[in-house]
Amino acid sequence: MKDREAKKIPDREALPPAWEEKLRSGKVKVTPNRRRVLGRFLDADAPWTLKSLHRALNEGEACELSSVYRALSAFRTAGLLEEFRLPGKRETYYSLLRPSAGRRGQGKSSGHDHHHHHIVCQDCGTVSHLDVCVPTALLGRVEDASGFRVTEHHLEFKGLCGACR
Amino acid sequence: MKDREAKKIPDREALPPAWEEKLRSGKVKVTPNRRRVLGRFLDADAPWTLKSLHRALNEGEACELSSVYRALSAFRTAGLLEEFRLPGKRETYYSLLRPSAGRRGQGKSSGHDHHHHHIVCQDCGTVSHLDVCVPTALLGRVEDASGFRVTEHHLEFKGLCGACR
DNA sequence: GATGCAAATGCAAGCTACTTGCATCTAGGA
DNA sequence: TCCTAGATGCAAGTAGCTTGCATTTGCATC
Ligand SMILES: [Mn+2]
Ligand SMILES: [Mn+2]
Ligand SMILES: [Zn+2]
Ligand SMILES: [Zn+2]
Repeated sequence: MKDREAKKIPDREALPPAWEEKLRSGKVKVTPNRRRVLGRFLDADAPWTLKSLHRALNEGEACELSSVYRALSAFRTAGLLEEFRLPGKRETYYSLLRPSAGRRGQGKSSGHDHHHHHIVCQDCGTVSHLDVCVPTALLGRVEDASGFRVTEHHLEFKGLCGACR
Repeated sequence: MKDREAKKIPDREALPPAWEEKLRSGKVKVTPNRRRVLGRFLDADAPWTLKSLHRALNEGEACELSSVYRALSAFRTAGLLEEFRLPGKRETYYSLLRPSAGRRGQGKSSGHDHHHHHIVCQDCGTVSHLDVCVPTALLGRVEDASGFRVTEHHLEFKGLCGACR
């Protein structure tokens, strides 16, 4: 998809067709609000909170907090987002679940796909994405030790970023 | 101090000397409320939330929610507890940081020490403790990839327990 | 054993981060 | 174009802490 008219500006009024498709197949109607919400996740490859997203959106067009909230819930149900929480932080974070690294990045993919984890600076709060994941061997040990069938895991690191050391 | 009058009942009015010591050296005054709070962590080796702890305590003597809250904060500052949060749950969880496995368990140690992780049943909510931890090699990869110095991590698993499968 | 004060407690009020109800509007299939 | 399930704005409600303040208490000191 080396489409004509290369996108110079991340246009909030149009989403990559693959994502529109994902929304529709998840029974989620595509509206201007939702294009803006998803657009944010597509340009800024960072975790968002309800409030940070709302603030970011309202620097442009107005959009109600509760609508952002409902968009996030709908996207999560449709499997586009995952949520996580961090110790010491009150808010819920959301990050985009990218469709498992097609061999050719479309647009400004910043290098991680689908499931991944984060590290947060304990000083400045900067969040960085990590492509590392829990080794399969560890998952096996967890299942053996607990008798549970593991379906999901969440791993967060805390530390000092390059600037704050 | 192999004191006379061996403890037959886990008496909420007395704490193991090692723990009283930890409290005092952390500048935390030892009071009846705090003995009860810490006592709960000592008998039930499970994560507690502010509210679940408050409920459990008020089946015995009354104790204010805000006092439990402040006890938890003090204990955390003193390094006796760690807190964590789970995706999809609103409350903060606290679990005891046991002093790294002395060669002889005192009392009813249920088998894990200091830092560890948990798995939660997505059906019934049962929480199980895990002695597994993130491999050192993974920590190294995280530091290399992110440029952060890692100081802390949190790992939670979700799944189906033996009963719920 | 009495004293003094920093720290803990109870109680109430306040706050943040959602979460929901409802009347109105609209995306998108027929 | 029409119809209706679902989306939106607005406002009110709730959970889970969090803090202020007057009073009490642990405990170091005398
Ligand atoms: Mn990410
Ligand atoms: Mn535990
Ligand atoms: Zn930093
Ligand atoms: Zn279960």
